Amino acid sequence: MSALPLTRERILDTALEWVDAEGLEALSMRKLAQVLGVKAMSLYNHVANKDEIIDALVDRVIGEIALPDPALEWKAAMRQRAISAHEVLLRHPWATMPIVSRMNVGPAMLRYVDATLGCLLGAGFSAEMADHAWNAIDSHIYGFTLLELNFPIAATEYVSMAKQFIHRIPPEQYPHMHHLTQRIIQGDYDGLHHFEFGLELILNSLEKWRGVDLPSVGRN
Amino acid sequence: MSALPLTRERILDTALEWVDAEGLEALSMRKLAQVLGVKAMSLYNHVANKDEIIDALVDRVIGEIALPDPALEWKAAMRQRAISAHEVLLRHPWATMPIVSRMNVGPAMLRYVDATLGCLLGAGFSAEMADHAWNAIDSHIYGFTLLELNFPIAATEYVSMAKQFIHRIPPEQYPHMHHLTQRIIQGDYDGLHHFEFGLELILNSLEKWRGVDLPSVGRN
DNA sequence: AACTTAGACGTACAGCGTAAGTCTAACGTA
DNA sequence: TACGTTAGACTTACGCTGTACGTCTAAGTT
Repeated sequence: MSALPLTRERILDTALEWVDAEGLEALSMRKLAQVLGVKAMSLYNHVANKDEIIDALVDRVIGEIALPDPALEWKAAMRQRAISAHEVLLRHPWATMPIVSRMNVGPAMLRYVDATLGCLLGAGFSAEMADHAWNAIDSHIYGFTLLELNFPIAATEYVSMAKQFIHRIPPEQYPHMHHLTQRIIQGDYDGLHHFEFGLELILNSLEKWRGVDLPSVGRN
Repeated sequence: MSALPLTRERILDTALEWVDAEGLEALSMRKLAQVLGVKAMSLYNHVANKDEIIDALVDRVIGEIALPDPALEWKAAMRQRAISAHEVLLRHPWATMPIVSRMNVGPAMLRYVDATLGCLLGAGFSAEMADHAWNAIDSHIYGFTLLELNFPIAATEYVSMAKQFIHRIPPEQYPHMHHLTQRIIQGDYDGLHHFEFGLELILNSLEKWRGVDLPSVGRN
């Protein structure tokens, strides 16, 4: 297929293209080797194993996320960072699952977390509060994105999909879901969720925790 | 192994025990059959395929979540529901991933979503706002739980784990992460996140959306 | 007594990650 | 130029996966 020398870089480039196009579960050492014009075991001269490939791909994706801009007010900076993360995760739909289900300690990930903590500390949050705030925002980023990606419906097909599913939702058994589905069919509601809605709920509530440090922060 | 007749019920019971103990990736048709004292292909007389087993297991887990109590004020009801969901997901650590990465339309799931929407509608949220509120809360439930489960450290081992990892976090490169890790090592901070912290951020901010209906809810 | 059927079983296939060993071509040094 | 080393692609093999397909047995029905 190609006379180029096989390198770790070339393997990762090709793997990223492949998973962006075909999904993570479609990535196998044999197929990846085939795309590179090589046999499976040759890959092991350049990478330790498949897990190392996935770890490296995840860190590349994390590296695409815009770090919070220190010039911005904290809320604007966190909003921008969260929106960037959401966009990146939609661009690489396979990536969110390995991010939340594996230990990721690549350089891009460490840089990303450190910059986020730094932004919150600079805004007057205590170290513990910054940690909690960061965790709350990231829970939203990953949770929202996973629910969004799982919804296997493009916006334009939503109405026809609702028509197809409504007979599985008898109104006497599931009155509220039935009603919501009806509104979608009738065009009164597009049924789309908005990442920034939940994000603003969190950012607005965080405001009052600046400069505060509670002993028992979970049970306020 | 057993003279009991093989039934769908018995297969699902055994599968649930198995994945609770060994994890979802350890579930294979051959192993499951072996535990049941039977050969793999016999399972196919009672279930269509492995995916159907997983779908059924997920719906059982969803069925364990307490529905919002109509007698409670909306915020208390949603808090109780979310906490129950979080507890159930920790009890079945394998379950969150298939919940967020597959289409789940089992009866328990439909009942669960309908009851949640009903609670929010009864509290004065519009249909669209109820949908958005439910989505924001569930994003937190699944996102937080996945991050929590991914953190491969029991609370008691946190300090020793921090000591082990701190040399990978040079202070000149990652000053804030280094500082946070130091605080954990010195016992000034336990490093544990709290589900209810983010939950209260969301619930408190939702309050002001009761009875309101915005045309463009994502960009306020 | 003959027929039907439920359900367990055996075999087989195409795929997976990767351990282990082999072969070839390029390179450094004498 | 000749020899020794080595990087790196190769082949083979093992145990695992889900499941399509066909068979065989025992119980139930007519």
